[in-house]
Amino acid sequence: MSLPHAILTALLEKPSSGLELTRRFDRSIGYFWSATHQQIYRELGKLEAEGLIRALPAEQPARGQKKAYEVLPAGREELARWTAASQDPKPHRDALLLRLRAAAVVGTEGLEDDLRRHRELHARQLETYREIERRDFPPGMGGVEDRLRHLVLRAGIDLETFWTQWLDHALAEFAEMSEGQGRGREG
Amino acid sequence: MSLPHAILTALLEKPSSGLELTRRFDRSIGYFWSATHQQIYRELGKLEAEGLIRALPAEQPARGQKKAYEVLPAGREELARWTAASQDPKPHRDALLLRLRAAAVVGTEGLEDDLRRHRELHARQLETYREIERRDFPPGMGGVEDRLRHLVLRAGIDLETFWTQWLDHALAEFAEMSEGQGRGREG
DNA sequence: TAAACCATGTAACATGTTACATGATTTT
DNA sequence: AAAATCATGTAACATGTTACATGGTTTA
Repeated sequence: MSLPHAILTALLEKPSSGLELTRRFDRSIGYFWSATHQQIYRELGKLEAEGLIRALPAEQPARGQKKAYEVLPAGREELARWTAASQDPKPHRDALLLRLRAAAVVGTEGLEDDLRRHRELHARQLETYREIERRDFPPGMGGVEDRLRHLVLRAGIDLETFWTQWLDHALAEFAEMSEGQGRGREG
Repeated sequence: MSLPHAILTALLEKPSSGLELTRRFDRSIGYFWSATHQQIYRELGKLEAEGLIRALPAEQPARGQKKAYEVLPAGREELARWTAASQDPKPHRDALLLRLRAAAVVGTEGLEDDLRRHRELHARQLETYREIERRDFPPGMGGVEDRLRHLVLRAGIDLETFWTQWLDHALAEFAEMSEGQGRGREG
């Protein structure tokens, strides 16, 4: 039940059309709550029907047909309520860890290449986050809003750092395992 | 498309009934791929229909009606194929980070208590993982299978460590923010 | 004027969640 | 014999994914 609230947050930050929201979900919000354009349009329809947002009267009505939405007071209230409400953390799902566990049963054939690829993807994402940090959060601190957003970004940076390191560790283990293979396990 | 493969892995580790699988998903596998008993029964039905698993002929047929399943060769092959196939990492979803971002817009009212609660839950999960490590992975290393499983457990331990630390950091920031409130931002 | 892209959507399906149903066994 | 628990399920719904549809606008 978080997609509507992700959209409300994005719209409060800046009123947008469906496509603009989609773009922003590909960049910032989507880093921790992804959504496709189909989900976004469906949800915009629901939020409008519920009276939480409304379409802004188009300034150039007939042009690209772009429809921008803004949050109504009821929407802001709903978001504030949701933000403050206690929620249990959902168990994470990670297919890569599942594949390692499966590999313990069916063998590691073909897995190593994909671990290396994932390592590079995480390293690249880490670089992206660091650029955002350099650009949007220079050393001299901003206000409360900026500090909260920086906190979120730090989580992203630290998580990607963790994954690159863990994958390095996993790859080192793989190297050791294939090295020691066939020589018994008491080395 | 990972639940069937999670089930195949669990069944290869040990043939089980639906309820036994549910229990194991609550403990080990579910730490990185959760599932409810409804999902498990539905998926067991599909896997059986596809010929990847089969119900073991009951030893005490009329007793508790427990139905145990085992993996057929086709199922093992499918799991090996899936494990080796290259897959892109799915973007993570984290409602707590979303709430922090929302709080930057609608205010932090009520959030701090839940951060504290999450911190405790993560600390408790970390303790659980460490107990499993002490019990199942004593210093003297085992074979390749054990090292792979230990690698997965280490990811869990390090992730929970990260979250407890990050939440400590977040709570410290919260304390500072409310302290500095109203005194301007050039501290 | 054809191809590419912008912008908004529909439809069908897969997966995940919540609430309830059924009958057997064990405990009180 | 009533209540609790075990074990397997069904039904309805919410959410997420994939493929396609439509019409306008820009670029080649």
